[in-house]
Amino acid sequence: MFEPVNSRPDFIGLEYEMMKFWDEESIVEKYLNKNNDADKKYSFIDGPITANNPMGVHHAWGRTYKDLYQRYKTMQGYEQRYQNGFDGQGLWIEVEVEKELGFKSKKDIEKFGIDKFVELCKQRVDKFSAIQTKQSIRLGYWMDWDNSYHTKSDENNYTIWHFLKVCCEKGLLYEGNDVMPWCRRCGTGLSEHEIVTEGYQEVTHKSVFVKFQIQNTDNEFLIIWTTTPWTLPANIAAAVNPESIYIKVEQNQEYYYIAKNTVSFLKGPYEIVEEIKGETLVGMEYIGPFDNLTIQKDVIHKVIPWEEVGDEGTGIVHIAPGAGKEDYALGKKYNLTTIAPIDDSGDYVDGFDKYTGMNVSNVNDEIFNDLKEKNILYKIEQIVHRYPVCWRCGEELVFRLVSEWFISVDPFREQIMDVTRKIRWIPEFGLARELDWLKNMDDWMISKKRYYGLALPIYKCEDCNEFEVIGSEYELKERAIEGWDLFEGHSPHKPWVDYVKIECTNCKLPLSRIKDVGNPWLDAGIVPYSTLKYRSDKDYWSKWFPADWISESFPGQFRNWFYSMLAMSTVLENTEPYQNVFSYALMRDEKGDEMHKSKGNAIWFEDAADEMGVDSMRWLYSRQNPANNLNFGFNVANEVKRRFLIPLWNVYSFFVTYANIDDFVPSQENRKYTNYLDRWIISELNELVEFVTNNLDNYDSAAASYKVEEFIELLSNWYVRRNRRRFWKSENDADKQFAYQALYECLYTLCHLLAPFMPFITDKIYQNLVRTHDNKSPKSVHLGNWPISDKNLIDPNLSSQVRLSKTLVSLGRSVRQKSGIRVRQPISQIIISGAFISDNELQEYMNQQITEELNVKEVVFDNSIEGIFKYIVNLRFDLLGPRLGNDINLVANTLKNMDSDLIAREAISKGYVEIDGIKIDKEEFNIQIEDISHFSSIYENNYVVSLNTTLDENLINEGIAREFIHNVQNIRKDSGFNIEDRISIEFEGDEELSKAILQFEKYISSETLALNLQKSNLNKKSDFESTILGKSISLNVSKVH
RNA sequence: GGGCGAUUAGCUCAGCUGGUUAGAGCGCAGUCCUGAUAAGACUGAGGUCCCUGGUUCGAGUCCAGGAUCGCCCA
Repeated sequence: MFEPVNSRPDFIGLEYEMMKFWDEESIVEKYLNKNNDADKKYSFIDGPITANNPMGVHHAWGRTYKDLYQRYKTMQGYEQRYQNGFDGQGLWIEVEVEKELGFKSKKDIEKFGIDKFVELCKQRVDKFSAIQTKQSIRLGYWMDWDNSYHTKSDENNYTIWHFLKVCCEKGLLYEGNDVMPWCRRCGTGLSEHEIVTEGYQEVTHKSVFVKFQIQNTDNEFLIIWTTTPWTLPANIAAAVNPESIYIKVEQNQEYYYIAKNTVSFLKGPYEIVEEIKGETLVGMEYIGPFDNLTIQKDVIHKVIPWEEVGDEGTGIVHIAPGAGKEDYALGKKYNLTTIAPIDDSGDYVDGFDKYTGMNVSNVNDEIFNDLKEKNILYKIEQIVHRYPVCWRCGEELVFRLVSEWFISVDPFREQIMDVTRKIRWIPEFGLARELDWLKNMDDWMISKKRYYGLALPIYKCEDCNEFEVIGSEYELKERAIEGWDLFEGHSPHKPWVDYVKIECTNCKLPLSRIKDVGNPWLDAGIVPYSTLKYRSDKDYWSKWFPADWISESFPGQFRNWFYSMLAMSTVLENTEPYQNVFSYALMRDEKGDEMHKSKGNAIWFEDAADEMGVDSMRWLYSRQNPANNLNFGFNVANEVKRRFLIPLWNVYSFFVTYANIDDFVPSQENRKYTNYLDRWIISELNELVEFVTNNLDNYDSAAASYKVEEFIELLSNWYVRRNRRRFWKSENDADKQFAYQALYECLYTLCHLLAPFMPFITDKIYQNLVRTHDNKSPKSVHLGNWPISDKNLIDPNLSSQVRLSKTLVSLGRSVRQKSGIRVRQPISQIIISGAFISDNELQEYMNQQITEELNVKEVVFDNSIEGIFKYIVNLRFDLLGPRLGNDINLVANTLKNMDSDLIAREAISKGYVEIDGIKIDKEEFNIQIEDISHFSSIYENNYVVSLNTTLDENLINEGIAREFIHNVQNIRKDSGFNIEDRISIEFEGDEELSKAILQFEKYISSETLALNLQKSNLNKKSDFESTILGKSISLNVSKVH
C-alpha cells in the first residue's frame, strides 16, 4: 500500500515536513558525501554573497541555478565541494555600521575607535551570513554550510597579499596621482568600477556662463560654461576644439568668442563680427576669473586645443587640472600648473584666501557674487543632468586630485583578453561585453582611504620614497622589527596589523604600512585561489582549479567579479579561473518595474517562500530565459503552481488512489509495454530524459523546463485521460498491471528528473512511491541517481501518430461544436480524409482512441468518399498577386469555370495544380469546406473530419443514459462516496427519459457501480432534482453496504 | 560618439542550424467535457513578426542600412 494522498495538499506545510525529515535523517550530510570517492569531479566556485542584509528573492533566483546544477551533477555522480561564500569586507559594510551608530563622517569613526568599529563590522557580517544561511536552507539550497568561506578570513586576505606581491615583482603596482571621483562623506575615492551605472543620478545644478577677459584687450572675452562653479578658483586654462568654427560677436560694446553652433545661449541682440577656426584661438592668453587669490599668483592662463570639445555650453571649456579627470590629463599633456583646491571633506585648502575652509557644497553664491562684482558673470542657468553620486551613501561626488595605488593594466591587457576568450560565456554576448570592458579599462585603482577592508600590504618609505610589498604573514613576521606581539592573534585588519613596523631595505628606517585598505573586488577576485588552498596545498588546488562553472547576475559583474578573477588569475597563473560563466538578468516586479523597498513592490524572501512555496518559486526561476529580466510576483508564482505543480500532483494522487484499490506493487515483471499508450508514454518519457539531460549539460534549464511542462501536459491530459478505462475496469488483469507500471515508471523517473529543480515535492512523492515498497532504495531521491534515457524505447513514429490522434480529436470536437451536438450525445459515424498511416494495427488503435474521445460509433478513414462535403477554393490574391501580376486575372477567370471540388482534391493530393499552364501551390489557394449533406465537416491541417449528424432513437436514448450517468456520478462525488462504493438508485422522470434509462440499465449500472436501478414514485421525497435535456428528473442515490 | 542586446497577439514571452496556414500562457467572449484534476477541451476576437532594401525556389529566422528601447563604455 502507498500512503493515501491528499488531493489538495498544503505544499508549504509539505516543505517544512521535508526539511524536518532531511534534518532527522541527516540527508543533507549524506548528499554532501555521496560522491566522495567518485572518479569524476565538478568544480563550482561560489561568487560570494554580500553578507550585509538578509537575502532577497533576486538572490534566491541565482541560488536556484547554483543549487540546480550542483544537484544535477551530484545525481550524476560527480564529486563536489559545495562551498558557499560570503563577502564581508569593504565600504558597504562600513556604511551600514555607520548608519547604525549614527555617524556622519570619518572623524566620528576615529573618535569611536577603529578597533571597535572594525569589530562591529565583522559582527555585522557574522550576523547576516547566519541569517542568509538559514534563508538558503529554506530555499532548499544544499551546501556545506559549516564550511562557507568568508572574504574577511585571514587566508583570503593573505592570498591577496601574495597576489599584490607578484604584481609588485612584475612591476605592475604603482602609486599615482589622478583626479578621481571622490565622496566627501565617505572620505574616499571611488574606482572606475564603482562609479559607472549605479553611480549616476538626475540632478539639478546651477550652471554658469563666465567671461574670461583676453590679455591686453579692454573688451574682448572668451565665454566659458561650467556646471561646477566651485572649480573656477582652480582655473588654469580654457580649451577649444581646433577644428570647430568659432565666431566673434559684438554685444553691449563687448566682443565675445564662442563656438558658432552655440549662439542660442546669448541673451539679447548681437552681431557676428568674424568667423574663425578654433585653432586660431589656441595660445591666446586671458585673465583668470580668480587671479586675485594667493594660489593663482603666478599662473598664466592660456587657450589650449582639445579635440573632444563639443557644442555644449559655449564650445569653450574651463580647465582646472586639479578638479577634473580630463582636465588633469590635458594638464599633463600641456604641462599646465595643477591646483588641487579641496581636501578630504570638500573644504578649500590654504591659498584660496577667503574661500579657504569653505565647503564646495555651499560656495556657489559666494562665487557668483564675486563674478558679478568683477563684471565677468554672463548668466546663470538651471541644468538637469546625470551626475555621479556615491553608490553607497548617495552623496554627490566631486573630482579631486588624489594619490592612490594602481595596478597597471596595459602590460597584461592582451593576456587577459586571451584568457577571456578561452571561457564559454552564457549568454554568448557576455564575451563581447567582457572584451569591450577589458579593451577600454583604465588602470585598476585598488586603494581606498577607509578602515574595514583588506590591509594593503604596502610599506612606503617617506624618506627615500621606495615601497615594498609583503607577500604573506610569514614574511611580515620575519621582517617585523616591532609590534608583532601586539598584532599576533588578530586578523590582518586595521588597526592591529598596523602595529607592525618593518625596516626599509634601502635606508634602514622603520616603515609603516600605508593607511589605505583595498578595493573589495580584490577580496572576491582571489577566491579561486584562496578557497582552493593555493598557498598551502597545490595538489588540492590543481584538482579543483579552474572552476567548471560559475554563475552570477550580469549587471556589474563584467567589470567586477568576472573581471577581478580574470585579472588576478592572469597575473598569477596566466590561465582562466573558470571555464563556463553563466549569467542572468535582473529581477523586476510583475509589471516589469524595478523593485524598491520605498516603492512598496519589493517582496521579502520569507514572505515569498511561505506564501508561494519554494518549489513553485524555484520552478519559476528555472523556466526563465536567463537573458531576460524576470518579472516576479505572487500571481506569476500562482500560475506556475496551477499549471504545473498541481497537475503533477494530481497525476500522482490519481495513481496512488487506483493503485491502492488494486493492490499494485511495482515490479520489473510488469514492465511489458505492449499497449500503444504505454509504449507511447514510455517513449515520450525517455525522449524527455534525453532532452533534459542534454539541456542541463548545456546550462539551459529553461529549455529543459519547457519540455517537462509539455510532458506533464501529455501525461495528464492524454495518457491518464485516455487510460481511465483501463484503471477503472473491475478485473485486475495483466493489462491493468502493465498500465500501473507504466504510470509508475513515469512518476518514478519524473521524481528523479525534477529533484534538482523542486527538491521538496519530488522527495515527498519519492518517499511514498519508492520507500514504502523498497527499503533498500536510497533514503531520499536526492541520494539517488540521475535517470538514463533508453534510446531503444524511443519511437518517433508512434509519437507523431499519437499527436495526430490528438489533432484529429480536436478537429472532431470542433465539428461537434459547429454542428451543435454535445459530446455526451453519441453519434453514428465520423469520416476522416487526409494523409494516413499504413500500419493497420496503429490505425486500429487510433480508431479506438478517436471513437472513445469523440463518442462515436464508427470512425472511417477514407480519402475517396464523395458527396458529403464539397471543397471551395479561392485564390490567395495576397500571395499570387505579387507573383503573377496581371496573369492572376486570367487564372481567376479560368478557375471560375472549373470544378472547385476537383481542383481542391488535386491540390491536396499533389500539392499543386496547373491552371492555364501556371503552377499554383496548394498554399496559394484558400481552401474551405461546404456541407452538402447531413454531414458536418471541417478542414484543417490537410485533414477533413466529417460528422454524421443524423440521430436515431437508439442514439438519442443512449445520450439520455449518459446524461443520467453524469448526474449520478456527480451525486456520488458530492455525497462523498468512495470510488469503489456500490449504490442503489431510484429515479422518477417522464416517459421518454424513463424509457431511455431502462433501455440502458445495464450500462448505467456498470458505470455507476449500481446494484439496483429502478423507477419509482418519489414525489417530493427525492434527494436530488436535476434536468436532462430540459426535462426534470428526481433521484435517490444510496450506498449499499 | 563607440560597443552589446532587444523589437513577434491587449500583456508576458516561445519560435532549434532558413522550409506547410507564426505559436503558448494570461486576459476577454461563448460552448463543451469530467468519479484524478484548485483542472481540461473547443470556438471566436486579437499579428504589417519595427521599417527599407538584399540573398534565396522559400526569410520571423541570414546580410546591409535605418528607427525605437534597454544595457555597457567614452
